[in-house]
Amino acid sequence: MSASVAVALVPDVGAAIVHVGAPETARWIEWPDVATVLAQIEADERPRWVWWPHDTPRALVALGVRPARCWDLGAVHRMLVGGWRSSPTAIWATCHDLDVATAPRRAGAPDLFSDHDHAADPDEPLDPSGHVSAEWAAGAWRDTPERVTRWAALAVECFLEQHRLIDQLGAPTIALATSHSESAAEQLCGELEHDGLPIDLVVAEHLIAEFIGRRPADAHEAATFAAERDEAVLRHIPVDQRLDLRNPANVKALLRRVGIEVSDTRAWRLEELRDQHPFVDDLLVWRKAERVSTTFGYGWLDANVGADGRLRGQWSGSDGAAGRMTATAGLHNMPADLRPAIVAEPGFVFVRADLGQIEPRILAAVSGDPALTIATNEADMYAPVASRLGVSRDLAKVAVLGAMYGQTTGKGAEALRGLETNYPIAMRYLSDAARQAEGGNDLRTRGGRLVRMGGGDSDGPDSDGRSRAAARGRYGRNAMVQGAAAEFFKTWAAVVRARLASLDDRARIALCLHDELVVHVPEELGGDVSHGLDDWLQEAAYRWLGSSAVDAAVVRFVADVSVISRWSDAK
DNA sequence: TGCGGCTATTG
DNA sequence: CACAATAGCCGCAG
Repeated sequence: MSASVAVALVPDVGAAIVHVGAPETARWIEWPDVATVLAQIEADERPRWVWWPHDTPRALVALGVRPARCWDLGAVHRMLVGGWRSSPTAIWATCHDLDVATAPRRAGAPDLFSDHDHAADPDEPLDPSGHVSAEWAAGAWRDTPERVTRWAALAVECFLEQHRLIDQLGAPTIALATSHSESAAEQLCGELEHDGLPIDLVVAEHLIAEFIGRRPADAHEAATFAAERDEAVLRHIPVDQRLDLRNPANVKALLRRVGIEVSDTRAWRLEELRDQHPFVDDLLVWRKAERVSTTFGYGWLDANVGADGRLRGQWSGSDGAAGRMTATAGLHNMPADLRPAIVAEPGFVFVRADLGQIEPRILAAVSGDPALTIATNEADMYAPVASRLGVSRDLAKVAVLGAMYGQTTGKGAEALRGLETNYPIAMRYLSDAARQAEGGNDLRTRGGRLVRMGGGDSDGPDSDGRSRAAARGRYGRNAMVQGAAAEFFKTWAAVVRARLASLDDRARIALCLHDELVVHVPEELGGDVSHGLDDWLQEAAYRWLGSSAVDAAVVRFVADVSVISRWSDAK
């Protein structure tokens, strides 16, 4: 086992490092030697770098250091106790069995009521209550080399305590592996923010222009163009007063005037009414343009594309209850129509890989259902499910997805009974999760992430209480699958990141999209990486499945891989 | 100004 | 139209 080294870094000032188990190695490195020294340690020792959350991955990337192994105390903390918090205060409290609610609050500006007799020693990181001092948590740890070094030593303490907590979970092996992959995901987030996604601005502006016309010269012209778009929709409607297309109630009123009565004005509902009046079609076209104008238009490019032609957003390694990665700036919800603008740099290609039917495969793995596991041997696992149920492939798919989402009505509900008789173990796994969640009981994913259900809520027998309990059930049921899928995806991403780093410094992950990886590599490496992505998927599966992989029946994971220049060219 | 509702986009 | 997310605009309460 390689060494672990805690690092606390203050950009432009210096960094402290402390080897785990060897406090005498504590060392302060003065700027600007930090980059060289850390790179040397990385090259010589390949340690597992341990840090307090958030800033460190970004600071390391800025220094040109991209560690192979790390331990992000915040990422592990969120896995262990759920939720979104990852402040040093919360991490420390959990590691020391303290209630975070009792942590000291930061004193406000000095005033008449300040208790100067009990002013905290600014060099002391811990409050008498045992919590991290409010001042240190707020950043006072950065103020002197001695304090930064102490801060790194406290990270070591939490690192060891988190191992103790993981040992107590009962499934220590996989939670330890999850800690490693979740930490790697945090580092990857820093790298994704730094590197960005290549985008061709000329193509992007052209695509946007197809929806809303040329770039307006100023705000006044932008308002004029918008008014013209509004006018084009309203022209055939006799209007007494000005009705706003952006106001759903007004749109409902407009529809009523042309003889269409709807409960809401969502596109999927209006789609069926396109033939009834030209206004409906105009409205739907307007909606598309409006969306591009407000969210994915010229302003979006200006705000998020750098001078180097890279689209950048902020990344989070585990957001929401299920712990998926999230990204801002439209990186996770860019309309398909704009994807032709995502183009590899000259001399580079994208290697894109997306996991096939990841959630039902994950369900087979986490539930241990033998029949469903056998189905995963097919490239299209819905086919064997369909023939076993005696229904169409599409209906089988709807039923399986419905089971994972907690759907109780519609076509899928009928086929659900077939699933219950043919895949009872998987279905029991889901219904157990739903029942626990309905009762407000916390869940833990296969990888060890706690999904908090809020506990205290005691919903009465009223219909509102029942529906909230049912919503919790669906939420928890799905979190067990979606969360495990997110953990598996991050394991894959971590393996890919590591293999790319040893292949070529220019080969980098450019985008993570829940079940899809987009890798940006020199074109001569396209073939190797293409094969690699599939091999590394099998490696990730082997790691993630853990001890169950020795069983005769093993869940199979599949990926669709393509080497392309444009993101939109795949499939 | 903050927040819930509605809408659209993605996996 | 079930699960998750980001993000915009509108109306309304404070």
